[in-house]
Amino acid sequence: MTRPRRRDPVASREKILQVATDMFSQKGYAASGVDELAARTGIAKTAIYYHFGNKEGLLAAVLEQTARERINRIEAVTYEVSNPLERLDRALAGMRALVEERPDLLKLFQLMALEVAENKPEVKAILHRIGTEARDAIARGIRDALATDLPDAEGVARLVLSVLLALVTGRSIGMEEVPLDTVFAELRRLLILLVAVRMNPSMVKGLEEMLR
Amino acid sequence: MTRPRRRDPVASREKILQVATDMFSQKGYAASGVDELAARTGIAKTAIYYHFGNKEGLLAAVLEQTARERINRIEAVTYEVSNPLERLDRALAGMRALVEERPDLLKLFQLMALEVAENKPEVKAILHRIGTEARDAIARGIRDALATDLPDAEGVARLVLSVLLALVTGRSIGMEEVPLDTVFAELRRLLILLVAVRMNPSMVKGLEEMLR
DNA sequence: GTCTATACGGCGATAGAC
DNA sequence: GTCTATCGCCGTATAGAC
Repeated sequence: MTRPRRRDPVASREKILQVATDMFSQKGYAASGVDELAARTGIAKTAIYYHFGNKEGLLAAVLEQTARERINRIEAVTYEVSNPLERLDRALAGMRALVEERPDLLKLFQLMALEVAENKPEVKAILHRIGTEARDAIARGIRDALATDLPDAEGVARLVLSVLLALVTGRSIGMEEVPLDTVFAELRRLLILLVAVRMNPSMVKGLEEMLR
Repeated sequence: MTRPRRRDPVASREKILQVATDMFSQKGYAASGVDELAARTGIAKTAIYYHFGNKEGLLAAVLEQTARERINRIEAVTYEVSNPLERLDRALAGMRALVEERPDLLKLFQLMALEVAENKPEVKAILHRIGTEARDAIARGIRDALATDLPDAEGVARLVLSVLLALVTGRSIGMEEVPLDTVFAELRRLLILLVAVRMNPSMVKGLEEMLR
């Protein structure tokens, strides 16, 4: 242990960010007090203001850091195999890992988008960038997985994101009920369907006939 | 105008609920002060506490009222036609109306689910009930629209809900970009696909072959 | 049923020592 | 870079008059 004063500033910054991520994702922005953050980290409130300027700066740092970290990680695992369906399964496994290991991060982005974005333009800009990057990363993953120029891969990516986010929202009101195995099996089936339709649009017309 | 004191209690209740819905959906629960609510309604703070007990009771009332109102309304418009595809389009139109006319309500439910549910069991229970009712209403709509015993209509309904909610979240961070016409055209296509697959599951196997 | 007045704690943020 | 001390504001909630 070091002496109580004069700590390692890098370690302090990291500790603050980690606990702040916890608090923001669990209670939201407004209900998370800097006082409590200071108490839980053991770091004086003024040190927090020294590092991040104000509470909004702290939130910005939390969002930037966690997003960059996670997007990089998921991209990394997708590109280790070459068979199309296998790559698809890799990408899905990466998303599943995110849902299982860090659902708090998915909740955090969503919660901040709804609670804070509308009233703090700077936070909105950050979330917009993160959202766009996430969608494009998924779209790129889909295109590369299939090694074709799939039209509107972004549309498919948007849908995948929607499912992931709704999964977290559902969980927070106790509606998870469906096992993750099932959810991701359905998501996989859905992806295949959407890709197939985009490669052969006339398919849908035929299906409408079936319903008459 | 009536005299300043002794107002109509029913009108007061409604006014409070309406403005509270506004505030909760715009800033979230914690950042919405009873002080500001009193100022904006012109009703004394103590009158608010008289009607709803405390802030949590106010939130509960807001959620209950708006949910019941809206679910009833959407159900009503779906059952006026008999042709399957036409009914499907009716249901989709109802959802679109909700997104266009009252996106604040979709935002409200989602925001309260993420910000409050985890920490207030009573609110969580209300949201769980609302979520279940909404999903079942959509599932019932799908079953009735097709007049068949579609297996796992609930799964389809969950997906539809996911898309609607993500639409609102996307909008709050400035990612709406895609016109609603397009979104609902895709949602319609998606519904048809999912229904077709559930009526003839072997379809997917064939599609996987296409990707190899 | 609605008002005025008030209790009391926690909030974000800053000054100045070391 | 981190501390102690403090400021001023606004939060929820209650007591008692009318």
